[in-house]
Amino acid sequence: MGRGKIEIKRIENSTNRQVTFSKRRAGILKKAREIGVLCDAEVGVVIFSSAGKLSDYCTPKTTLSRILEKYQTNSGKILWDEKHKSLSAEIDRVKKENDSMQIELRHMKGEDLNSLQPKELIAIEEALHNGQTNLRDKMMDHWRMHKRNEKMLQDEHKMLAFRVSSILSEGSFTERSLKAESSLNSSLCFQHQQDVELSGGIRELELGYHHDDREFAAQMPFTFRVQPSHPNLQEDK
Amino acid sequence: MGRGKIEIKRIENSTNRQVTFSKRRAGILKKAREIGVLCDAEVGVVIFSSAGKLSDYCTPKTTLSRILEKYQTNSGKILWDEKHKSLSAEIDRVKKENDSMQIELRHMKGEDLNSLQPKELIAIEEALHNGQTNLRDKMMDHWRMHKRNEKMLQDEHKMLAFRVSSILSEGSFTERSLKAESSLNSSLCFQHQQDVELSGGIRELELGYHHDDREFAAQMPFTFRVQPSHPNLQEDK
DNA sequence: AACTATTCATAACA
DNA sequence: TTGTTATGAATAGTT
Repeated sequence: MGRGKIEIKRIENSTNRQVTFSKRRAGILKKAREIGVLCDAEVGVVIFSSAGKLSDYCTPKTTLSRILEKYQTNSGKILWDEKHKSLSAEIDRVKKENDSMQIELRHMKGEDLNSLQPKELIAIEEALHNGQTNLRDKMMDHWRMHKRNEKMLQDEHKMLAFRVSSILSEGSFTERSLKAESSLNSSLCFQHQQDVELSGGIRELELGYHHDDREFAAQMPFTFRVQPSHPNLQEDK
Repeated sequence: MGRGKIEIKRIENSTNRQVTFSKRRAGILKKAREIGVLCDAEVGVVIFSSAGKLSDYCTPKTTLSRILEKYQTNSGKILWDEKHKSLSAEIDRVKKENDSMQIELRHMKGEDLNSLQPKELIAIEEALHNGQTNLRDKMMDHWRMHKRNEKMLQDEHKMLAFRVSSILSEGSFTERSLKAESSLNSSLCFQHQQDVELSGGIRELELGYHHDDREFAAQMPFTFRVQPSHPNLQEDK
């Protein structure tokens, strides 16, 4: 494409080489730009002249860094130094760990079980079972603490009721405080309730506990609901 | 430079774009090769098609790594630190994902529950419960298949026993085949067993099943062991 | 840098 | 896809 055909070999005349370099470099960069636009491609070009002068081009929508990163993941060829290698290795390691955890988690949720052998299913079942056992213990702690709180509040109520009635029985009361007395007696004197353990869930709603505990009681979990007639859970007690 | 002039803008026809890409890519790579030889230059080219396919070229006397290193020192633009940053960010991201999965997994196993609120405990309990439900379904599938296999084998035995005794009763038998008959009768004629379903787990050990099934039967999982008296499991049937 | 005479790359077509 | 070809582009040698 010129006044004559040329052989593709090093141009010995230095001036000539320099001129040809400039012209052809412009040609390549233009072509790179064009293929990027026409074909929606990502292109990165780096050229050093024999004199060491740098020229480069990169598709506008990206950066050389990103192209090279993509290059690395796509080709498997490694362009970077040791530090990068170790970082990449770290990523691989963590991702692998991630994957296996994801799988385990899925299995614990009863997903993706099709490929598993009976032996593996049994192992998962045991894990779930252990999880439930531990969870139940923890819930029991909560429940006991809740019960204790309830008991304490109840005792406090009793004590208050006692002190109020003591004060009232000293004689100096008005009609208004008389009403208060009867009201207190009906709501606070429940020493006779021997089914406290069983009806706790209902009564504490009436008492108006602090937020967390009331929520807990309202959403009575499976564990306690099935507890009494659950043979498998009882046997590890 | 073809049958007609074209505007430099994205080629909308995808087939056309692909063809043009291939041709122009070849052109650029050729030009890159040529300028390298003619002008003694160092060239690196990386091209990704819109489909993500990678092409690259690098002057033979060097490597992309070296070109890029030279690029950095020469241009002042930094490719690697940016790379470091993105790698580090990736590691952080994956590790964070990892941590949360780890926590979830621990919770599913009933560990590290101390900091949780009742509401959260209940959520975990439900997850465990769902996991068990799904797992149980899957185990049921296995179990049913196992049962079916057993049934088939049993039927086959019956049929064989019948055919053998038919042959024997035709009269022409030696002392050796007589022995065979009695042996077959004692081990194969169990039509009277009405508790097949219940004693299956034991009997198939005697029959010497193929490996997987026997293993499954020997390690009878919790699920089936507790099934009959497990109120919570029965209620979603 | 410009300017051609050529060769080359490639858009459209098969 | 692959090949062919008419045409516009790139560029070697020249000014």
